[in-house]
Parts: sequence; C-alpha cells; structure tokens
Amino acid sequence: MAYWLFKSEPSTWGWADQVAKGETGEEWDGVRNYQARNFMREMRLGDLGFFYHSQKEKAVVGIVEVCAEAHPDSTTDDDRWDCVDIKAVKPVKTPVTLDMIKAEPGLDDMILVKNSRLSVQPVSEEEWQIICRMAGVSA
DNA sequence: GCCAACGTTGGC
DNA sequence: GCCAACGTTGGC
Repeated sequence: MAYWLFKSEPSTWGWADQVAKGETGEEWDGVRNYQARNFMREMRLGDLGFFYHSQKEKAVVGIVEVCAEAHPDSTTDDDRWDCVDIKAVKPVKTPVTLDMIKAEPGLDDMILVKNSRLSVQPVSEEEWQIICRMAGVSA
C-alpha cells in the first residue's frame, strides 16, 4: 500500500467538505499538473493519504482513503486530466502543521517542504508513521 | 498583500 | 526544440 498527501485550500475545498461527502467520497478534480496527475494514476484502491490545508492553516488535518482509481476528470473535456476519488477516514487528533513538519528530523526531505507547490504528492512509509504519531492517530 | 518558485504556453 | 513571458500557487 502506498501513502499520499492531498493539498487543498480550505476556502475552496476543505476537510469539512470532504467529511460531508461521507462514504461516497468525492473526485479530487481540478488538478492541472502532470506530476500530480501521474501520482494519481499510480494510486490504488485502499491507499491512504493525508488531507492538508494550505494557505492560512498549513496543516495536516485528516486521513483520507482512495475509493476510486484514476478516471477522467469530470470537470473538463480535456482528456489529459484524470483524477481519483477520495473519502474521509478520520480527522487527526492534533493537526500537524508545516512548522512542526519542518522542525521534525526525518521529515526534511518531504516534498511538502521541498516543493511546496505540488498539490498531490507521495509520502514514504517512514514519513507516514512519523506524522501519524505526531497527529495522535494510529497509522 | 507581496513575492519567489515553478509549470505551462506560445512564438520563433 | 528552445526559451521568454506569463499565470498560479502558497509561504511569509
């Protein structure tokens, strides 16, 4: 199983919106970046991910699960763009902020730190464990 | 609100 | 195919 991180501006699509979708989940649409799209194509059913709020909050706020593998993005006719569906699994006990991530040895190499603009990114098993521990959730 | 970093677009 | 210009993102 692989781990991922999904980034969104809360004002556009936040954790609360994701939770409201329940078990059905929702398309992670609107991604117009090849790197991000390629990662989504690699995702498999049941993969887990962090839900990260960008901008003001800058923190991991929840855990999500891939509930549909890559398919055409319904928000565009352009067949270059695919997306997956994700559903909320559970919120974190303690939001893990970007500052905390930067301060944590072992998380220095996270894409989140190195390439802050990539909105969908892989997370290593180690990084997953560390952040889960910081967030107060079981991995 | 600003600005740096990055990716994409389009002209050549 | 290269590269300058532009738009967007996201941290500060």
